[in-house]
Amino acid sequence: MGRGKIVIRRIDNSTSRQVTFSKRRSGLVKKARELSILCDAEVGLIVFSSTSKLYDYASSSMKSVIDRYNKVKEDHHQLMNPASEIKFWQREVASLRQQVQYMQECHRQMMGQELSGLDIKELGNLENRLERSLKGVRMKKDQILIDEVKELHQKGSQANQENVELHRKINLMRKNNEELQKVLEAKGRKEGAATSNPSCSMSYGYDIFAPISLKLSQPHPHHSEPQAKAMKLGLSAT
Amino acid sequence: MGRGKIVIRRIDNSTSRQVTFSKRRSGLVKKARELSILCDAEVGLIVFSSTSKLYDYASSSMKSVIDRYNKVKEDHHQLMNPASEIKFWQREVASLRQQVQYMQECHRQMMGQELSGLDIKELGNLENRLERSLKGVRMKKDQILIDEVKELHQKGSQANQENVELHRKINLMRKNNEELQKVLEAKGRKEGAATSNPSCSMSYGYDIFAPISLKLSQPHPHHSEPQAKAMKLGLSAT
DNA sequence: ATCTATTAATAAGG
DNA sequence: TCCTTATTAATAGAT
Repeated sequence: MGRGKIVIRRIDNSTSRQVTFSKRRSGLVKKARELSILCDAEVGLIVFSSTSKLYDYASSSMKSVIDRYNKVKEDHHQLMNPASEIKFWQREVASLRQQVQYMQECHRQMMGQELSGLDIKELGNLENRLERSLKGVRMKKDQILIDEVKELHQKGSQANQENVELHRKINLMRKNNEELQKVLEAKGRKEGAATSNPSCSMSYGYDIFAPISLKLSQPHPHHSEPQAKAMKLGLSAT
Repeated sequence: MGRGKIVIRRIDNSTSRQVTFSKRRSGLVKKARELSILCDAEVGLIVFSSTSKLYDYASSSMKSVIDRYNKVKEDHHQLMNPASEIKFWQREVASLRQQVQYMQECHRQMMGQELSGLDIKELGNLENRLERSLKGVRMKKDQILIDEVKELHQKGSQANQENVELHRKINLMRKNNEELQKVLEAKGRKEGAATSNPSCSMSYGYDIFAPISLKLSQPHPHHSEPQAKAMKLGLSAT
């Protein structure tokens, strides 16, 4: 329908393409409108140009057309239509908001704020709940401290045991050393005092006869403050 | 473009209308397709027949076209498209659910449950908060009781005052009565003892000389229990 | 934009 | 729905 026949394929010339787009787009919209009027149909047309510009036509309104379209599609696929899905999530939100509000009120009351609107009975209940909570919290706290003390005791006794073991070993070594020295001295006396013989015991670099201080490894390197507290408390483990 | 020119208005003849619908619809779809191919455009076409049958064409996919359409409209008019509106409400729900979960955890901790996962420092904080709460609750409770006692004292003294007033009136009436009786007796002695004269004082129906018991009106007819408690507490109102 | 030769769409009818 | 065809409408290409 023009000066020449054309094949339906992308128009390479950008200007021609734009011109054709403009003409055919308006023709399409015109035909869409005619269809809707002539045949009592609801028509929606959406066109994006290659430059992403939007053109649309709807015999009623695009929202109506799209909603109707989605409704039909949804009926086919047992899917919720967006409107009712939105409603669903809105109800969910309303319900959660109510819950949050209630919880906030409850929380504030537990925090001892906004106590107006409560009668003595309710305040008594709250007091009891808080007392029970406090009791629970203190029990838990004590339990943690007790456990920690227990652990410390365990580590302490373990370290002590190690210490005893080490002492024993050191004593053995000392005796061994003494005997070796005696042997050496005897040998030296036999071979004469030509070569100097520094005592092997000196090579240790520290006094093995000094009392060994008990050093417990820290049970938890992190958050040392509670540890400190635990050390000060005279709680007996078990 | 047919055997005759037509005016664009609803075709009354149902059969003609359906025939025209069919022809023009396919023509419209053809032109829509041509436009999309020739001009590299994204085209979506939705048509509902007068009998509500859906016909559609989309150069890509209808979802893509509608989403793109909604995106543009939303950007232009700050209006949400159904899909993103659903997403919005879903995000809202997710956020609220998270809040609820956090609050539930917090609440359970305040209730002294699920205390595992808290270290001593945190437990100490919780303990302090609960103590403060408890203090607040108790203060509020005491305040209510104090206020109630105050009110009761007020009502009591008011009743007492009324009582005194009533006593005074009764005394006055008694004196009045006695005087009347005296007058009557004098009159009787003068006129002779022919007619019987029952004492007017008897018509009262109760002994006006008996001590009057103090009866305070109940300050609050509802929830009498706190009242009972309040009465037992020896709190002085200011 | 406007023109217009030409093709495409389609109304009416079967 | 399809075919036919007269006729109108759309539009390609040029201006």
